[in-house]
Amino acid sequence: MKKVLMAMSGGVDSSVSAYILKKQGYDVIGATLKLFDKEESQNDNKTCCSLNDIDDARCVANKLEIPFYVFNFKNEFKENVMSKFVNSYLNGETPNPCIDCNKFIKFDKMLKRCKELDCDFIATGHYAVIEKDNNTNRYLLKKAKDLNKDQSYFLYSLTQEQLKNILFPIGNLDKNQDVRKIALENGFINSKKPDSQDICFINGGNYSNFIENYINRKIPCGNFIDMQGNILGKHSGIINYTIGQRKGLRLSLKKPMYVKEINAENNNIVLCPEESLYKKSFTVKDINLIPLNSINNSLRLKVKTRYRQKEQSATITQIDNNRLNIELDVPQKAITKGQALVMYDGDVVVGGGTIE
RNA sequence: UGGGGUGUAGCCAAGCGGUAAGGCAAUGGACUUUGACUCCAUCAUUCGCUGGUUCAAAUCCAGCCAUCCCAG
Repeated sequence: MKKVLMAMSGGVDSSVSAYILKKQGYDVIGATLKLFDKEESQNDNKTCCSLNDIDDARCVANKLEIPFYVFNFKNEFKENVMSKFVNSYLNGETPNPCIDCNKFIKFDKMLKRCKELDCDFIATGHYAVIEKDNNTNRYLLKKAKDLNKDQSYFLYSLTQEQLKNILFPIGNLDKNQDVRKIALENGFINSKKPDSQDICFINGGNYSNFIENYINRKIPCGNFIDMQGNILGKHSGIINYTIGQRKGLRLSLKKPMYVKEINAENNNIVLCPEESLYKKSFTVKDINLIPLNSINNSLRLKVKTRYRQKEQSATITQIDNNRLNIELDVPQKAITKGQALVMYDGDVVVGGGTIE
């Protein structure tokens, strides 16, 4: 019997995943990753590491009669996810910590733990599909069947080595039609728990407090300027803004203004009207390609520059081992440093990288 | 203390006798593993103040106040 280490956050998705694996005849071990301390977070149901969540996961594991562990990955999480998150903001970028968490924690540290426990696979409750391509003998990462919940965007960094050992049990299920239903039918404690959103380690969604506490100093205010360099007003610190942001600038001008550039060196934020926000070409770094090793000439693919963005046609060329050039057919708004670019060929995730 | 202009929501601003446009900002909500974008909703019983004319005034008249420009 194949052994699976199932990552259980305490939410519905991973609980149902565990149930499905068990039903499919796997020998399932449940585990919650302890990534940071959040014992006190009451009334916050959007987390994954509070005691409540661990209890929920344990409760479901008991019900399924599978062993349950809590793995302590606090140090690894801090080093690979939190500190990168903070540094990225301090550099005027907008990070996507979920991608780092997948890359460095769930599918790296936990995968190692899985080997140590003699498991054949690790599984998570992500909405995405892994398939083996028998022609090329490579594993493919594909979009979830429930396109509305598709999380393939966050998984573009997975390598062949990782994909080989991963199961996504609910990748072909619909969240509301199937997953919630299974949870209800089985009386899982979390069957009605809301979908998680926001960044898990930030309480109440307050980024700036988190960052200021983390580095233990205040982020200085600075100037909003226009594209000509005229001062338009004061901003409350560069970490409070992202490219393309309109709301919360507290500036009343003739037209709505958007954040065009965040300059960490001189602490200025450049604002512009909507029409100046578009960009046609840019580069990405730290790339990963899944169905191929490298791009020889150029590829015509669909890309997303933010989660939930509509896919856009683009021409991709490889610059070197680590970088790609992206040429969009139609200029797009708010291409943001630090965010992930993910490329698709139909349902197949071709790969991605970090926008620079 | 002579002349002229201006005073409408947090900001800008239309209205010039018939019962307060619009934009920006803000707020609430939807969406969301990005405090983004987007969408939807809300946002002056009142027009610097006080009187007057009128069936009716932000709109006309008078006085006052505030502010800006020019001239002393």
